[in-house]
Amino acid sequence: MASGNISRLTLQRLPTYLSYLKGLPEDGPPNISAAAIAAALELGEVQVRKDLASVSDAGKPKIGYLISDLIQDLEHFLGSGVCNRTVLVGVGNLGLALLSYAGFAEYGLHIVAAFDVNTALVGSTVNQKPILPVEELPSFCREHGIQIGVLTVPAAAAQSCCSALVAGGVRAIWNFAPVHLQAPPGVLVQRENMASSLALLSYHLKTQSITSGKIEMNSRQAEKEIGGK
Amino acid sequence: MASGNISRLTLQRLPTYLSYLKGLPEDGPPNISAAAIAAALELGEVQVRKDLASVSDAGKPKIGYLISDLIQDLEHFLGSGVCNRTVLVGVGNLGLALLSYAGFAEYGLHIVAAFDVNTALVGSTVNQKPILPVEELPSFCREHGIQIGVLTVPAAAAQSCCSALVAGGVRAIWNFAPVHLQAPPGVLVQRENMASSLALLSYHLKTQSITSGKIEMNSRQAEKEIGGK
DNA sequence: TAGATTGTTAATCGATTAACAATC
DNA sequence: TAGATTGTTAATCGATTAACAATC
Repeated sequence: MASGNISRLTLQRLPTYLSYLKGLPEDGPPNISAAAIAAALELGEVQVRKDLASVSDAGKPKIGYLISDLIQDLEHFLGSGVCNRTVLVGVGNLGLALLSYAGFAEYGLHIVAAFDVNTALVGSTVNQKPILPVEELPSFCREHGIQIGVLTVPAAAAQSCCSALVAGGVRAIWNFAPVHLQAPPGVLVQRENMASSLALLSYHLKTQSITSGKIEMNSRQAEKEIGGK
Repeated sequence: MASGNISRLTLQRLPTYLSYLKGLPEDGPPNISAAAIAAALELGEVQVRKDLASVSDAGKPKIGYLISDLIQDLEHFLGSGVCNRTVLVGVGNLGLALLSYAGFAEYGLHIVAAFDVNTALVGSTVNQKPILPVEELPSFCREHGIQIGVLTVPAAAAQSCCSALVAGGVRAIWNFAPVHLQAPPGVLVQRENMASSLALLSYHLKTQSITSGKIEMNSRQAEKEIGGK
């Protein structure tokens, strides 16, 4: 369990390992090899070993990984049981969807309140979470020690809401609005960039339809098509 | 406008440039420099020039980029005006939110129908889009030449829905379910991995609180903290 | 022309993969 | 012990950045 320096991309893969392992049948074998994990997740097997070695020592030569230990180590590293107090800003369709989603608690995200400019919404609750006026955002964050802010507001409102969160002492922001946000050093803004994802899908369709018009693409080309896997 | 080989990461940044440029004031100067764009989006300015050069020749030494030309070139490359016929599978909270979101059309994503297993939902419409039984998914895709499938189903249902889309000839899948999906070569599965994003946020909070317990992190450290920007 | 700004070629950096050593 | 599988060190690959050449 070295855990010294972990790369950003490794960190992003860890939850995938964890959820894959948790989905394994209860009555299956207690061990699993890096090769098996790699095949299931379509990753390189050396990469799997390296990723896992950075947070766990559950791997034993000839045996593989003891699944239960590996799950425990991944959960420990990813902060299972940690409670990150969270607010959500912007109770539109997407905000409502995220407010209603129960699965975030597993990852330590506990939404304690939502905020909106719409006075018609203020005062009601969604999924037992109160909707408060956005003016109270900084003071609420300060008073409740809020650690994460989720932004599901329109692009035009995002920067000011981000600043309000920062003013309230929030140091981690999950931004679903389609804009780049400025925040001081020490505050992490993680952007969920839907447009980027769509660009990849759309480019894939465009380039593949051109290619397949001439000759069907083989699997080698398909993999290498855009920067490789 | 070289457009020969474009890297995956460049492709992902292009929509950000486009939306930033479109948000610029109408009555502002007609030109902008790479340095100005880089500062606004917190990117390297060489990176901005390289990215833009791969899809546009709107840059002129001493002048910068003619904004209107640059927008046109970006739109053209990203396939503005293209209509990718899309279905959405899984009309839960998230599915509803995405169905109701009008902004996707700008990126060529046109949802023509939604599918669900819940017979109570089947027959109704959301945002003028009919909800159909999931059994009809492959035939509907085949008959309507569906190009993109959006998966907002629970993890347990995702692989079979993915296979149904593939059976219907869909070659681009946007997966919001928290599982890795298997698809044949030539079919792109783009996963929107919320758990990965949460892992980054949560790790940031964990490591920063440890550090700041001893000594406040400076901005240099903050940037380098996890694999650099 | 001189200066500012773009585009490109070479160097660096980070992540992945291949080769190998360690070990149960 | 021999063999399978892990972990690590070195090589490769891709993306970013620095240095420079081109040009309006």
